[in-house]
Amino acid sequence: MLKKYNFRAIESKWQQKWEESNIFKTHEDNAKEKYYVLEMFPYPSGKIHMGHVRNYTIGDVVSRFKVMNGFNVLHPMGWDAFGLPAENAAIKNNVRPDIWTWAHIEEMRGQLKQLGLSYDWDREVATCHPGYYKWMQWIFIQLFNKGLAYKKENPVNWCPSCMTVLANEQVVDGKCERCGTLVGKKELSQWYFKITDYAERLLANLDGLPGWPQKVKVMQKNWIGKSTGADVDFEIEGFDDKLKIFTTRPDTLYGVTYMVLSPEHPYVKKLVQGTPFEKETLEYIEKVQHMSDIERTSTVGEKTGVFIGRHSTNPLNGKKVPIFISDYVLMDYGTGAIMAVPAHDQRDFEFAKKFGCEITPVVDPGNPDIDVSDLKEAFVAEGTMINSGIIDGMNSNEAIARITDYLEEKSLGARAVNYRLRDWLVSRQRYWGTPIPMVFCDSCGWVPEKEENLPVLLPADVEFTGKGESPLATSETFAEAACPRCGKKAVREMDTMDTFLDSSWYFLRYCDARNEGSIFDKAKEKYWMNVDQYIGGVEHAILHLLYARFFQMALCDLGWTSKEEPFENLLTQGMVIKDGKKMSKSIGNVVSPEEIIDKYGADTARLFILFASPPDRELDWSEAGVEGAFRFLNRVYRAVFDMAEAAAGVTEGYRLENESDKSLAFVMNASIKKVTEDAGGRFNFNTAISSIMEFVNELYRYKEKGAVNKGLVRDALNNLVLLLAPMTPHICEEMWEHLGNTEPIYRASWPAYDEEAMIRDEIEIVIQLNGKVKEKLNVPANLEKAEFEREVMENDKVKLLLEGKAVVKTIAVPNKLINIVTK
RNA sequence: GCGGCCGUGGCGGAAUAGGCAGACGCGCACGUUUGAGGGGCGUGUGAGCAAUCGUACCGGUUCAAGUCCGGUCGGCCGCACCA
Repeated sequence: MLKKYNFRAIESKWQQKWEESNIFKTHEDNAKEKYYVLEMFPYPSGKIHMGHVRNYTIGDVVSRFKVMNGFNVLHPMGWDAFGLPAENAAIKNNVRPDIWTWAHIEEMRGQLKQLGLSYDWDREVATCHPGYYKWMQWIFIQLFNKGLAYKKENPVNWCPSCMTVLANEQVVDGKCERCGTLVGKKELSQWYFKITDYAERLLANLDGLPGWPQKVKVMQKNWIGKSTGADVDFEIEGFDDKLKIFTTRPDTLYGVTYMVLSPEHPYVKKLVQGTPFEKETLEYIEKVQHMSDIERTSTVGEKTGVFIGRHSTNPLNGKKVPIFISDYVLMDYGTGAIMAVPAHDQRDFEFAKKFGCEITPVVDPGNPDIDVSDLKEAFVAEGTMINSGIIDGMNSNEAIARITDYLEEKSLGARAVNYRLRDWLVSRQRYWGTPIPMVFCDSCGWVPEKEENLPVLLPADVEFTGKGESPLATSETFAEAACPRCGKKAVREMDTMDTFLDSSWYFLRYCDARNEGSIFDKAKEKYWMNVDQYIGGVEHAILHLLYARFFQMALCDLGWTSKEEPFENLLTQGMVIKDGKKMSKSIGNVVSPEEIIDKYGADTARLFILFASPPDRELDWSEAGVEGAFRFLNRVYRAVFDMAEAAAGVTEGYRLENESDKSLAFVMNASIKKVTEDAGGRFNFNTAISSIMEFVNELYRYKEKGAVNKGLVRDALNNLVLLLAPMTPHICEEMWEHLGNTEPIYRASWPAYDEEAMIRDEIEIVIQLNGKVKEKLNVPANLEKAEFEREVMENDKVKLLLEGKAVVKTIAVPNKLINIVTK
């Protein structure tokens, strides 16, 4: 060990040693308790950014900490390698997507290794590798066979720039999530997964995930969007079929003054055919169809629609009400039709005001400030039923059940539940993704490819024009197939899978990443799963985590996974920002990890990231803070270098000889305790580090006093290095070696703390007078409450404080404070 | 609009179960070491001359409130015509 901290030499030395000894390799070991720590795998863009550094540093500390605590840790890494950028590069620069991607993976793997991350690289997966996507295709087929994958003609979200279909989730503010282009609609035949079949379980299981942030659970809950209510059948005058609507407010049924169908509702065209209303209705439908979602939603508050010349009958009171169509009623939610109660629904209220519909109040707010006969806005809260026949006078919440019972009795309706969650559109008109392993046969329809023929490989003979159809269609050979069922000539599916599918099960594949005969060995899955700690950005709170939960659940139903939910604990790390803003090229405030590592080393970068902020909060990048972290590592290094000699060769134990010894032993043990709790439990590495800093400060004080209890110094130095090891592994390996240890610190045991050393003879306590701090006092530690109180009350300082005052009562908290209430 | 999170020194942040507000670090100031610079080591650092006052603001509960309750203001995030 050199006198000066040479991070470059140290970091490359130890990275090389780790690599040579393959120290991070893991295998199943039933004798040990397992721990699976997983960080969200990156898209191989080619360069890591600070978000990656933070994510993977946190995961690495957890992993190393668990290893030192005796766990058999699985800590893998891989690549979410399919996706658009590779294909765009192919179009723009004429590079093959596979070559582009593999080169980027190579580059990024090197950068991750420079950070000293403890991954078992033998388990590395890349979703674009045939050995991986073979099993992706296998899963697709399992889901298809179970009836969870189906093809449907539908108007879909279409990004004219990416030339592909997008899932609802990938349309943000009516724009393409990736390129920001306005998304339009297109009629296409697409593959869907029936995630709606799992809506209830995906929702119900959230309660069983105490290790997830409340925020994420709420976001998922809202996304699934469960609504309970009733379906009600309305008759349409002069039309045979009944009109079914869904409502969450059956109590307001007497207040219905008109009906609204979605413009896409299948009844609409039949209802206006040959009537004077046909022309205007069709024109409206036409107009709505050509609107993108952004245009449709930007008109919030200003309702549009047309009366279609028909009337419907209220099943409860026989009242005839007009039927409209309007784009505020969505075809893909509920039944695509609603009963309108303008008095008690704000959207209906706005529509009624604009179109001059009747507004009949049926719920009395019981508030003199609200005039129900002249509402200024819809009254949506609970109240007392009025104008409502059999439920008059009843509380509106109670009336919901009463009316629903009545509807069911009379066969006019039934209880119903609806979810906002839609089925998942999984096909993409793209090349760089997993080919959908389906074959279309004129006689047999859609048939899955035979398992022994998997993987269906991506063809190499394709053209990237960036226009129109899927590039797979330009391959001469790809489309040709024999029907897996009847053997006749058939055609392959040309679309590929949404890349969200690839990332919905990678955590399972890590359990047995090189298995060629099966998706994974069930015993291995059983040993490693669940993921004990999942760490990643909150931007994946909804989509990725919901899809992954769905996959896990479906595979569980198929008998493949041992548990329904994959992630036991979830940590959503905060963003790395600079000067209060998100790092971005356009603002020009991006800090590159490469530069920081080059200037200060990986250990400093890791330490600063861990120290600057707790992991789930935003982290404001500060160059001065990085320098502080670097300075601290130098200080530690110096302390170890300067004091190691004094402690060298000492094997026997030691006794605490004086106050300096006691003080150092106290701080050392308190620090071990603090770091153990903070790093192991709540992942607050910032406070763990601050306590190590206090430990180091105490060590310098000890040195300054010239104290040399060799055994104590030896323990202090070793413990200091052990405590820091998960966070700054390179420098710690170096110091550990210098202290005469022969085994790598990676495999060393986490230090235990000695409660005895933390017992103090005297403790400083606080004297409060009426809750205000007045005096501090040293008293013997660990007194019984009565004794403690007597000790304090008999003290001269306290007596002086209380002179001339009448004590009403005293509250004594031993070892902490005493509060004296006086008059 | 609905839902969630959060407001603490000049700055990042601490206070984990209601019990000394401001740990630790940054910055700043001073001392010391050094030929100088840098670096190291050390001391001080919420406001106020003080009594005291201080955790966005107003009120409440309590012996005791940054922490619990009600309200106001401000910020961030998610969803958003979901019947």
